[in-house]
Amino acid sequence: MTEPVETRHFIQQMIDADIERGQWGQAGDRSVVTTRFPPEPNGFLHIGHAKAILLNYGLAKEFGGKFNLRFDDTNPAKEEQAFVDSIKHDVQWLGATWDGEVKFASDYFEQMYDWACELIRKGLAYVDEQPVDDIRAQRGSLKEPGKPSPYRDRPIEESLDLFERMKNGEFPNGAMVLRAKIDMSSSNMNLRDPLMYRIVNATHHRTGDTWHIYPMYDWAHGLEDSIEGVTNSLCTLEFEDHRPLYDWFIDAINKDRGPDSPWGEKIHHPRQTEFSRLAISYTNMSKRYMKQLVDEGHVSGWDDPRMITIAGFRRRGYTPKSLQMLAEDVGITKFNALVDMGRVENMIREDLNDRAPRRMVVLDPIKLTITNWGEGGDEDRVEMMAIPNHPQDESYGQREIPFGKELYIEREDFMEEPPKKFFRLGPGREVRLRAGYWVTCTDYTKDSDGNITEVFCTYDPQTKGGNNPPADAEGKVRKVKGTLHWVHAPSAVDAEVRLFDRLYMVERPGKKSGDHLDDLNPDSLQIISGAKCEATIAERTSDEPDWVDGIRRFQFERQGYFCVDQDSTPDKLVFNRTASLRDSWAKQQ
RNA sequence: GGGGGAAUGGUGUAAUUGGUAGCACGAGGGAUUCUGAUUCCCUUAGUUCGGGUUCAAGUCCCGGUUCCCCUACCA
Repeated sequence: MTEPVETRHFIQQMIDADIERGQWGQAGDRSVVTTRFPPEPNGFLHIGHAKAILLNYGLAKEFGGKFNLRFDDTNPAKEEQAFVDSIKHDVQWLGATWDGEVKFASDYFEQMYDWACELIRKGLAYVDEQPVDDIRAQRGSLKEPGKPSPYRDRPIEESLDLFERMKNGEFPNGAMVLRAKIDMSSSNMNLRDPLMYRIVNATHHRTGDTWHIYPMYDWAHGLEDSIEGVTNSLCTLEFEDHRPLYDWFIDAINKDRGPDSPWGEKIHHPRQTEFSRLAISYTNMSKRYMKQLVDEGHVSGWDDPRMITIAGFRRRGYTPKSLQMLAEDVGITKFNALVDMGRVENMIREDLNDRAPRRMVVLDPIKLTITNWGEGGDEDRVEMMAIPNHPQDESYGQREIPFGKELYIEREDFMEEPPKKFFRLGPGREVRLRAGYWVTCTDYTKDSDGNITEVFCTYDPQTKGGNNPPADAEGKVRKVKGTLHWVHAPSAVDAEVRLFDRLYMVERPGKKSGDHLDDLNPDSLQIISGAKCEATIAERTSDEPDWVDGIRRFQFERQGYFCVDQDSTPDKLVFNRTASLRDSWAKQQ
């Protein structure tokens, strides 16, 4: 067999080449690599952001460089401190640690203002006093060139004066803007004299009322990167058209700069590279869609376990590791891929299968009574049964659970008239109760609606612990096809269990229907109030791992992976189903 | 009637930069199993199309097709 070779994606290869060539300094020095995650603090992070965070953090870590968390807080009208806090929390939870202090674009407003003045002085920017609509009309269209503003060639001193007064708050919103003087006939719309500053008379969450002008994204972003010494400014595909502008602004500042220049030395010029954003079937990454789901009450909030926000995944029980695995799995390319939601589910199954301690919980209980238990004596007898906490990992140890006359089993594990391939309980059939005894169904009762109310069985005392009975006279050992989970009724603890399904019924919500709300899955949430748990689950036990986020997670045997919800209290346990187990029986049906 | 990107099994990705198209997931089959889980084994199926260069093309050249993005005082 061939050795597994480490393959490097196109961004890694590009950085390798840059390092080798000495693009950022001394050739071979890997530690210069600096990346950043630049969220706008105007909402919650989603799984798509996780890909970007992990890419940037991963690169910095791999090369021994730096990773910055920088808030792009250039629009006071939309941004809030609360989002800053939630974003920091999410980034940390994902396992990405940023270098030094958290950074803010607003820390650089003064520097950006100075550079803007420099561009005006160099004749590369001007104040435009036209109303929005006029500017828009003059921009032209995709196929027609734009027309220059009448203010385009106004004297430098005039622009300088107006710009300063814009800054000082002398004008109302929309009165005028600062524009770069580039090319009104460019086939790239971004180059048709883009706006650099607009007037926004609003209170900023960090700078308060200091500023009355705020920089636009294209002007600000590259400068922020430059100031921080970012080498690789990574962003998504839709910014490819912006790269010429990103470069133009830095080049404009560097124009006529150099040793002995009155403007000063040249500033650092980062490299912008674009990769495709993450898209997942049966979801939508649109912030607008997500906000609508929350605002209109289709979900309980931004952290609803059905949401694809990082907070939603966390509450659902996903681990940081599972999201890291996903990011690794989908890779980095420029191809607009659609990742199957099934892959996301497989990642958390893979992680939790390795790590989650097992428990027995009956979600939809029916009573099972063992009629020959305590025959001729003690019907209340309880036997303690040892059961492994993890079948593949002995280090998890084992626990003892009670077994007695009255138990609960899963409603779907009994059928009155079972088909041949049904390996579970039915009249006259024998099954193993996991780590308990083998039982044979002798009778059952129904209510007037035909629902099974109770199942009666006899047990075989020779199968204690769930072990096979001894061989008969001919040396043959009796066999059972099915093993059921169960809970001892008298000691069972009640719990609420929330089962989640996909939020949307179609691969691309809103694509065909036109409205994503029409594609919502009406059965995406099912709340079970009377689940029966083995008593060991009520409080944390020593076999439970130390999850980095402190959230308790389990596999409920034969059911799936579950975590303790934040709504859970000692008096009322609440579990969320993170993912079901794969179920080849259900698939057969 | 403009500009910028991208196309490899069902899905997501590799291919030492011109030299055996590989990996993972899924799907199908089998083995093991005190979870119809896990684990293990086998099978399945691919270079967007048409030309060209070459001993040799996923890779280079020419032409076509399809998909995504771009006309916010948002980022």
